[in-house]
Amino acid sequence: MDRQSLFTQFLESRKLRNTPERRAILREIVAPGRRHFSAEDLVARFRRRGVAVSRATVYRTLEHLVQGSLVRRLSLGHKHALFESNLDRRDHEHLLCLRCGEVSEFASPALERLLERVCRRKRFTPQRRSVQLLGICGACARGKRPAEGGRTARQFPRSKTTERDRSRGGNP
Amino acid sequence: MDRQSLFTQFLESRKLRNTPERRAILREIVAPGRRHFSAEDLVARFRRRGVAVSRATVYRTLEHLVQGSLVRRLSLGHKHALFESNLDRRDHEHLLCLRCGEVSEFASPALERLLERVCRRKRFTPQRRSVQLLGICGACARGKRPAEGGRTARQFPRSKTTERDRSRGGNP
DNA sequence: GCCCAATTGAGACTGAGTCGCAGTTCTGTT
DNA sequence: AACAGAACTGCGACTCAGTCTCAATTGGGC
Repeated sequence: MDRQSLFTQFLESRKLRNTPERRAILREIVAPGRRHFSAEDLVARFRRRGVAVSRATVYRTLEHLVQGSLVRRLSLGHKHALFESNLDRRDHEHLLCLRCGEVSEFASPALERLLERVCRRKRFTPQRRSVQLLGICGACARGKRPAEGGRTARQFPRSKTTERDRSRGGNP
Repeated sequence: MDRQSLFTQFLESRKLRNTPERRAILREIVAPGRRHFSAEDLVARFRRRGVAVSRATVYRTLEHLVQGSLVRRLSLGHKHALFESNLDRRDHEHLLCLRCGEVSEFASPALERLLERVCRRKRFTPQRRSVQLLGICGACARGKRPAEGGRTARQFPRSKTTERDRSRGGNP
């Protein structure tokens, strides 16, 4: 099924109306070359092009799409949320470069199985998962990239606190 | 090494001063029975007890501690950040119940190895990782828990969008 | 004890995200 | 086609975590 009809079906199934604003938002979301975007990105893009879709509507529609899992909400780092289309996508996780801000992806069936096993053992019913690695991407490590103010934190110099110092976990 | 001296050493190594405010914050952080807390939790707690530590100082100190990996910053769901002490802790990941908000933990060496392999393959140098599962905990599933307004999103009724509907990934 | 860089608190500010509401547009009646 | 009611939109006010500025204070090396 193509995106259009998936979208239409989704709206119908929820008794949501197929308005021009919502269509404009869908169009933006599936536009090529914008894998990960923030709500404000969309707002700004509409504003810039004089398209009449208000902030409130952007947020409300994204929320709908997330609930219907047509869109995923990512929380990489600790600034605003990012979104990505989940239409015609398979499960995947994210790598975020702390230097250049690039987000790349990987998929791992082994990881899925492993996490499923954990859930079963803990009697936990998973609905969504969020797996991301934060670090330095290959290009940056080789000095091939101009460090353009990553999306999230600057890099953290490590304390010399002995034992706990090997490149350790630590959430974003 | 005990927490106190770890803390002291950390401050010295960064040329940070050992002030009463910072000591008070450390004391709160390692106090028993507060595994996961927000910055505002701390602020409120100090305020309530008439302890003179300002918002700004709480935020600034937490940032230092995170940088020194004495504290981990978690971003579960899409509200404010949570923190947890990383003193005397081993690597672990989080399960967040969307109904009652409870956060539980699990550790998995297999997961670590798997993610290391991914990084090697992608030439990515990991610094931190963030792995969490969002769903319904055992107690809630069995109706043993009063659903006290979870920390993050409400539950999402799924659309009937066929194929994409099995309890799928989708980040928070 | 002196000195000054590091630190603090108060409060203004920022920016993402939410909400209430009045006006608009659909959709399904009759 | 007129009506009613529900869904929707935009505006702007609001919230709330987190940041910043700046003047006053203080830890700690001398």
